[in-house]
Amino acid sequence: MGDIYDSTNYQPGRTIGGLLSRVKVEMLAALDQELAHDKRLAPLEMSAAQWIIVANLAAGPGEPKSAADLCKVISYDAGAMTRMLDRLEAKGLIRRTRSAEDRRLLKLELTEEGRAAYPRMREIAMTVANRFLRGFTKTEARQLEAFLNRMLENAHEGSTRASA
Amino acid sequence: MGDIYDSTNYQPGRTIGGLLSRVKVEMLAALDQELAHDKRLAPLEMSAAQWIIVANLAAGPGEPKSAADLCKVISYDAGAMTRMLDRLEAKGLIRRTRSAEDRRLLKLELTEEGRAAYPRMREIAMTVANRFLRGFTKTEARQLEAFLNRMLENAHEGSTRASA
DNA sequence: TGACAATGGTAGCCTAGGCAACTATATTAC
DNA sequence: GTAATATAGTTGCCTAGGCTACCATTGTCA
Repeated sequence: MGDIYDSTNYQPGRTIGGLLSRVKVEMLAALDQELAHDKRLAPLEMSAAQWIIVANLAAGPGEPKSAADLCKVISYDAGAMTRMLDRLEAKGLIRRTRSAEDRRLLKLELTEEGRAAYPRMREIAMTVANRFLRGFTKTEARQLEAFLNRMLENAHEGSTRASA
Repeated sequence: MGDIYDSTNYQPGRTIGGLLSRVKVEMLAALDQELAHDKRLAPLEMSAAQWIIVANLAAGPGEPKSAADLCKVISYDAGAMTRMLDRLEAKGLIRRTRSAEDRRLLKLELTEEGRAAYPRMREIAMTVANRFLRGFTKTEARQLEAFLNRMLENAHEGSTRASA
C-alpha cells in the first residue's frame, strides 16, 4: 500500500514530524518575541498562547464561545484553560459570564479593551506568518494549508495501532 | 509585495501557524500513545521527546554527538537536555562520556540496550508518520517536507521586526 | 603567561501543560 | 420523580521546558 516512509527512506530528524515540531517552536518563539517587543502590547505581556485565545474569541463576529469549545478547537487541556482564562481576565482582556440557558457553561467574550488591542495583535501575528512564508506563492501557501488539514483529518481516524 | 496573508484573508485558527500547532500536538500524542502501548517498549516508558533524542543518537552511524549539538539540532533547552539525558541514562539507553580532547564536552552514544530497542521505536515512529500521511502521494509528502524546510530557513533570517 | 571572553554542562527557580479528583448542572433511563 | 450518566469548569499534584546563575574547560589576545 501507499506508505510514505519505509525503512529505506525514514531518517529521523529529517521527516515531517521533526520538521513540524521545529517550525512550530520557531513560529511560537517569533510570535512571543514580537508580542513582547511591541510598544503598544508590551504592557499586556501577551504570550503566543494567550494570543491564540484572544484570536479565537475575536474571530466569530457574534456567538460568544464557551471554554470547552475553545479547548476542543485548539486541542488544549481544560485545567490549563481555566488558568489561562484567569490570566486574560486579570489583564482585563476577556470576560467570563455564566450562561443563563446552561449554567454549566461560561460564555467568553472580549472586553472593550480586548477588542481594542486585537487589531494590533492580529497585525503582528500576520507579519510573523508572512515572514515564515517568505518566498511562497499564494498557491503554495494554500497547498500547505491543505496538507496540514488533511493530516489533522487523518489524526482522529481509526488509529490502526502498530501491532502492539 | 508577495505577502501571503493580509487583513482580508487572515483568519486566526485557520492559518498555517494554528494548523501547524495542532498537527504537531496530535502527532506527538499519537506517538506517545503508541510508545506507551507497545509491548516491547512499554517497560521503557519512552516519551516522544525521548524518542527524538534516541533517534538523533542512532542516526549518525559513527560520530557520537555532544549534548550541545543535540540542543541546536532539535531546538531544545540545555537545562532540559541535562535532565532528559539523566532519564535516558537511568533507563540504560544511552551513555555519557567526557570527551578526552575537549573535557567540556560529553560524548553521547546509545548503549547496547539502546541500540537493541531502536529498530522497534523507529518502526513505531514510521507507522505514526504514515498514518498522518494517509492518502498523500509520495510527491505530496516530499512537497510538504520541502515547504517546512523553507519555513525553517525563513525562521532565522533578518527578523524584520513588525515596526515596534 | 595571565587576564578575559566563549563554550559545555549542571542546578535552582518559575511557569505552564497534562491528568485525576471533585462540584455543579444538565440529560437520560427507568 | 429519581437514580445514573454525561458535561463544564475548577483545583491540586506532577512533570517538564525556559531562564539564569554558576563551575569547569578552552580559546583569544596582549
